[in-house]
Amino acid sequence: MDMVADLGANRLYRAPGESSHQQPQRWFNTADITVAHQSNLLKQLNQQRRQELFCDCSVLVEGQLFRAHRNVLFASSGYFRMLLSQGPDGLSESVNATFDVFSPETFTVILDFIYSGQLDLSSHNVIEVMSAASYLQMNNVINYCKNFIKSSLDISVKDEDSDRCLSLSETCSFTSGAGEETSEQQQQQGPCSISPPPALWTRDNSRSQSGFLGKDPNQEVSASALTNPDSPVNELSTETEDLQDPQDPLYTLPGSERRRGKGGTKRRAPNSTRSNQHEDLDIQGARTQKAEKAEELYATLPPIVGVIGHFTKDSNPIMRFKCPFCTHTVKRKADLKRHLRCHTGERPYPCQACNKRFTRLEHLRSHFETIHQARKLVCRKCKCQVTEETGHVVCEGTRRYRMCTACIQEVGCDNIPMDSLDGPNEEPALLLGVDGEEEGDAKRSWMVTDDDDLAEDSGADLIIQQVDDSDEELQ
DNA sequence: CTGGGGAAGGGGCCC
DNA sequence: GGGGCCCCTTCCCCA
Repeated sequence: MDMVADLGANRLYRAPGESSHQQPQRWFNTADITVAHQSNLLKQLNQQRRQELFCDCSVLVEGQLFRAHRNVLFASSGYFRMLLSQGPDGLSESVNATFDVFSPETFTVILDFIYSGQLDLSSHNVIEVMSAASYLQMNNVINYCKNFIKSSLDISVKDEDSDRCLSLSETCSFTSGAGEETSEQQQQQGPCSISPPPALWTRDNSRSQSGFLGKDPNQEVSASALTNPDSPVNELSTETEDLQDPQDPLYTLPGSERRRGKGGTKRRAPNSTRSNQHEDLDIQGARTQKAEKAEELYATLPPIVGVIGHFTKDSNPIMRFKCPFCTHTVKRKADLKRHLRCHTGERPYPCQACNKRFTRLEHLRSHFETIHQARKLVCRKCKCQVTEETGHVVCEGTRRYRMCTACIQEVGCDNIPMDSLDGPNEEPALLLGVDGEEEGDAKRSWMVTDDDDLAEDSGADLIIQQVDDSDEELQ
């Protein structure tokens, strides 16, 4: 045999009929052969699907019937893999699947991708395609969607002024190898490493908006959620952090890359230079655009996908709501809305004292009481319990904490830089310049007060203000 | 290097 | 649906 099908290696083989001692007349590059063969095979399968030849699987999406090949679906989707391998019908009979959790238009995009490697994404459908891909456990599609979003954000921020960007409103299509990649490929690919090369993007403004928009968020579903722990989707729970800019104070990195604590908050030098001001403007501009993009994401977010988590003893299904960005499900829509903030980076609750932002009001309140109001009745130095009478409040910048009388005497008031004590009647937020706490810090790094109830006497009340980022940053 | 503590973030669930 | 509480985990700082 002169030719060996070694599809994985890029090798040269003689054409059939040529002996080894003959001068080769033609050489074949197997990489080219492989690509051509795969392309041809895919075209054939796609033709068969369109002609409904050998289709042994019916997929009903909101009443619209799609015919496909079971083996192709099996190879492309973790969901179908599980469905087809666990189905009661076995492998000999045709299989039906019904979906109401995404639209026929969305499934068309998915199915076209499966059979052609072309993923038609637009700003209108990317979220719902990603949601559907998450449901169908198609890791590669999820990655493409995330990169589409990421690229759109990056391009828009960088190039908006020069109008060279590919607008989000335009439709793009990714070209990819068909089918699901291996896990190894996916790891190599990673959400950051497969930014779609712009050259591969083709504009197609003809595609209409599709999908979830306008659908009933409380719609029932007929397909149960698959909670396969081995599902590749489960590996993606934190990957949407790609949507966030690590340099952006508005955004935090979910999971392990979160910035927390004192060391995590970037502090500006007291003397802000002109270049710093320029940087501030740049950061604010980027922050504004990020916030706008988050708003855009919210605007295009599909109604929450309901899935059936499990059944009660009475065999009543318990509906859960699935996050379109990860595999997390919650019982209540409100909880999902709260959860979504960890993906969008939205932090609507700024601390008036230190400008730090929080995703939840209770976190802001807790932060404010702990950091700025010295509500903890514990001596910071010796950790002993103090009362409001014995616990003197020490102010360090906008930070306030309590020390017991003994520790105050031990340290000595002389060693604590005393301020003019006109501060207690000012609330921390008022001590600050617009740029943050450092101005206040420089002026009054330490203060000791005998206020027993700082909240009342100092006026350090928590002012809850929900800030519209875009408006705030433009000021 | 390690363990403890503080602060922050997130989920579940009750009101 | 929002607010709030409780609990747990994670991260960072510091001794």
